[in-house]
Amino acid sequence: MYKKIILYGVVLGLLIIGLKFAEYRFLIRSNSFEIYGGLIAILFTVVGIWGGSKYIKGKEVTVIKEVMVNAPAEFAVNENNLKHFNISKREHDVLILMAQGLSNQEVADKLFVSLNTIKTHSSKLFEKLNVQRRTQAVQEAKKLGLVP
Amino acid sequence: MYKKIILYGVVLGLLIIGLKFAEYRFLIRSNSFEIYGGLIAILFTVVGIWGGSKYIKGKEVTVIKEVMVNAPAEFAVNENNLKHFNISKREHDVLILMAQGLSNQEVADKLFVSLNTIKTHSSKLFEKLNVQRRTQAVQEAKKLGLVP
DNA sequence: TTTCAACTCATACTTTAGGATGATTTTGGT
DNA sequence: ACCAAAATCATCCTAAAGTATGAGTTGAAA
Repeated sequence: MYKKIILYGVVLGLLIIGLKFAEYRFLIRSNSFEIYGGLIAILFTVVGIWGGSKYIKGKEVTVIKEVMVNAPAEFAVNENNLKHFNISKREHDVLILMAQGLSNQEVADKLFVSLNTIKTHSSKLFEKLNVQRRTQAVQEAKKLGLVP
Repeated sequence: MYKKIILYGVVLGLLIIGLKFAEYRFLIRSNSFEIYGGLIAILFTVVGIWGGSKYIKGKEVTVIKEVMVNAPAEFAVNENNLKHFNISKREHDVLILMAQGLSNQEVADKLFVSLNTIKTHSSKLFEKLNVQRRTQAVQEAKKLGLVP
């Protein structure tokens, strides 16, 4: 870590020396500020991107590790899993009805909202449960104890 | 996207105006190059980090998450119900894959037949099980012990 | 008060599912 | 060998489902 800081400083110093040297040799003095300013801006934008990119963490890849438990005789929603998968109350409502085999339209009617709303909810559910289809969502939901 | 680019440009423009303004008001001209150079360097390092972080993805970070799932009970096909509902062997194959959340196309691929064939099978299944949708069919099939 | 997530709904579009119908080919049993 | 059921596939069409995007509302937390 210290090495990097020192290296950084040294590089900057050399750079300034280089610029100063160039100033007296190659460039028209009257325009130097604009030119140097621009160069420095570009240079340090790149430096920033380069330096910053090392400390930026990428997308988190969540690996779900399943732990088998015995399903209880009577059903109780697994609140933990609801939280784990960040499923909202309304999404859960939709999930329950979906698991009963209802179509989106039927779910919409039961919940007194529009078909579009249900589509939105179910799309988000599929994302959160990491599935593509409602049949898979229902499967997953049952396994996770989110629905009876 | 365009908004961001425009915003970026506007901010840079204002910045340059600000620096020029400051140049004639507050700072000693003789030292201006070093001061401005340093300021610009710092500023654009930050800009680089900030701007770059939005478009540069870091190494993926793997997060392991444990979730509790219901252990599947051991399963045996209820042959009686298969006969009762007059479900053929092939239809049963389709039903099983359907219950695993596969799409018709995926079922077709697994069974090495065409999509149309699967559609025919599933249509007949829905008739025989007296349901309208595949989600209902899966529900019913599980209840009847036709699939795990 | 600002901010933010959840909820709602819309439009426009693509993809699957499902229904109706008819045709050909296997295949198991008499 | 023959028949009936099962299995295969096609075409045409409609209905649901699903994706993507934007946007207005609201309630609760900072």
